[in-house]
Amino acid sequence: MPKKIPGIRDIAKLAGVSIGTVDRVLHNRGRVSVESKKKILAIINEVNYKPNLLARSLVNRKKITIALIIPDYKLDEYWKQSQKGIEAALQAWNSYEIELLIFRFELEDTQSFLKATAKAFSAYPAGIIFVPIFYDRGLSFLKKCEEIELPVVMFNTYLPASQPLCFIGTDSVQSGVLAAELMDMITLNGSKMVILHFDEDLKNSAHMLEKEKGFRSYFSSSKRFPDLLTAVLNNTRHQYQKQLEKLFQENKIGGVFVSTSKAHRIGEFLEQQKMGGVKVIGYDLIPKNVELLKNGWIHFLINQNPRRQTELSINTLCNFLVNKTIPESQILFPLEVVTRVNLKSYLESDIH
Amino acid sequence: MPKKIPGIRDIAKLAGVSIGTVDRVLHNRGRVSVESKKKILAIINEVNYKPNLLARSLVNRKKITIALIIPDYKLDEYWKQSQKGIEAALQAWNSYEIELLIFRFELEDTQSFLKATAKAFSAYPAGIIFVPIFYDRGLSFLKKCEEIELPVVMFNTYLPASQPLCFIGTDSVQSGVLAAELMDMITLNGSKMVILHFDEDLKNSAHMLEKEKGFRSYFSSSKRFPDLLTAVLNNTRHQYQKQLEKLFQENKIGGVFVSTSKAHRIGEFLEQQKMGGVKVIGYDLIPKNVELLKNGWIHFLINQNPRRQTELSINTLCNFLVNKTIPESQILFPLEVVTRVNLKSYLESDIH
DNA sequence: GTGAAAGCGCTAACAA
DNA sequence: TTGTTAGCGCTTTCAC
Repeated sequence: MPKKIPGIRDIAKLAGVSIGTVDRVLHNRGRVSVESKKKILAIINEVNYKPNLLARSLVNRKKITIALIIPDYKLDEYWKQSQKGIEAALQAWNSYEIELLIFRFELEDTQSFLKATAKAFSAYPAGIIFVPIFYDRGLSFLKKCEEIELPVVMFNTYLPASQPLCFIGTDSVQSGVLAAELMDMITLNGSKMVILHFDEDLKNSAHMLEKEKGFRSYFSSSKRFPDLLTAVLNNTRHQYQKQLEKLFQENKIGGVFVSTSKAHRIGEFLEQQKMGGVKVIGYDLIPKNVELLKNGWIHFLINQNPRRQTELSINTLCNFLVNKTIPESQILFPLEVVTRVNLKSYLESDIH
Repeated sequence: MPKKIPGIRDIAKLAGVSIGTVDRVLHNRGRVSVESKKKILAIINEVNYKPNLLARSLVNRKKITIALIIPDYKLDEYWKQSQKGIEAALQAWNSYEIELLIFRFELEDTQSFLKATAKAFSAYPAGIIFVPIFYDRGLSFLKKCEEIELPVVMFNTYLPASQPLCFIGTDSVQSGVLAAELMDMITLNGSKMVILHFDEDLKNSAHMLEKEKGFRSYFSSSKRFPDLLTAVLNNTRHQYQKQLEKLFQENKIGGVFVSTSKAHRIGEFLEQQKMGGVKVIGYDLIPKNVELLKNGWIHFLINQNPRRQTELSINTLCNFLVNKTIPESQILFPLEVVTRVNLKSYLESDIH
């Protein structure tokens, strides 16, 4: 059955009106008699008309400017990965006139975040994508966007009690549960475990506390009740090294869960001290972690996939602005478990 | 700098020729003087001209028919999942006139495969996507396609020594290595392990032997040398149950690796026999496996993601036919590790 | 060897 | 309230 796909002029003909009228009801910009409208809608429904998005985009060729507000990647391997996601997304939309403005801020500098948002604002973008590292500032920025009805895609970090167009990221609590489950599987009964945060990050976001919460909650509902310590490490190498030495001297620790992408600091420490037998679970495929995973000083990495998160954030906003596709309010990524063996398949894959 | 994206008429103007001539060199369909061609190419290069794919697709509105040859999903949960991938891909291409013909064959019936390929052929598709479950038949079918220069995307099962447009799937050997690594992590030293194949599947494909190979290779290069048994189970419930009873009576087995999506058969058996403590690793998120993973009778599932494989296969072929995008010759999926805890994130995610 | 012109499906401005 | 028309960037036909 080579049934021709109905176009706007087909329904115009069927309804006995002109394409202009059909177009008016499609975009309900009024000035159509009630009966015409009814008839046209009926026919649209009947023949299951779907507008041709190609043609639509071709004629709507106004430039769309969007702003992306993310941490500076220069010194941060995690955010460096998002760069590839940006490129992939731009590639996908390169037949559309999308102008992507990127505003970067320093991960530990609230002022620079404020500056970035201000700059983004003054560029009058049609939509904004941002990473709300700083709780308060993020929330008030979101509010400001809402006021002028600017669509916002938020990613990576969840901001409770906010209502952006869409949140894209992982479930931090659940990722902590996962870490605990894995730890449970690979450590011996009776091992002490420690949850490690790094100071610099801790003050910035609720992320890490949620991960800890998840980690603890796993064991509170399991048959096993290991000793669970929490330690907050200082950011400077000299200091956290000392802290670690003390920690490991005073406790017989079988497993370490690092709440950020800095598991490599622990892996390095263990390697230096030649302390085999301690299981390490952390986050993200940044080069140093990858190296230690390969060498067996880190055992599992949970991949938060900043590349795909960034890519999907841009795609989602573009789809909304260009095709009026309304996204799910939350898009959660699967919690990816990376080991020494499947590491390569993750590093080489462009799919995930 | 609001630099206008150059279009075909811009380069025509710059080169002092008409757009017709520019188009002729773009698609080098000759009848252009050497100097015109040189000049135009130079300008294209200089201004970095990229054709607008929207406009191109809009004018090239001929219907494209593609054939998809896959196992029947009615009785097979694994293949049932591919259905969603088909829908997602069709959705993505719904502004293009893509006609997707689906030919299904029975998983254990070579004849039905032959019938499906014959039917697909006689529909004169512009491209073919197929799953080469049957080694010989698959290979000769591929050859036939090559002869008439029909582009072929092959997925799920790898066919050595073949050269399709693209293969999409996972690395079976490596997935076996991964299973072994996980097994190594969660079983005690001294445990015997068994690699289980199911008869019905074994004769069809090289898959399972590759998985076994990978599994064994892990231990042959590790510090641990556990007893590794291999067993081929019969397909009927009554028979494999007996085989399992015997197997577990005669051996103290600590871990079971099932080379297909039928780990649930082992999980059920263990549950019935109340044999806790045996670790089970298998493939795929089919409902029965999911249930047993939740209940702790299966410990890891490696997700081969038939939904995404199907979706990506269709997208890849369409992109080739519509936009002439030449894909990588192999697109390998990451090896996804699914546990009780991250299961939900996989089941609910539309991303992977 | 080249250019002019029609038209892909749709939007929007304008005329009636 | 409705119809007509130009044109988005490109391909293709046809006449020169």
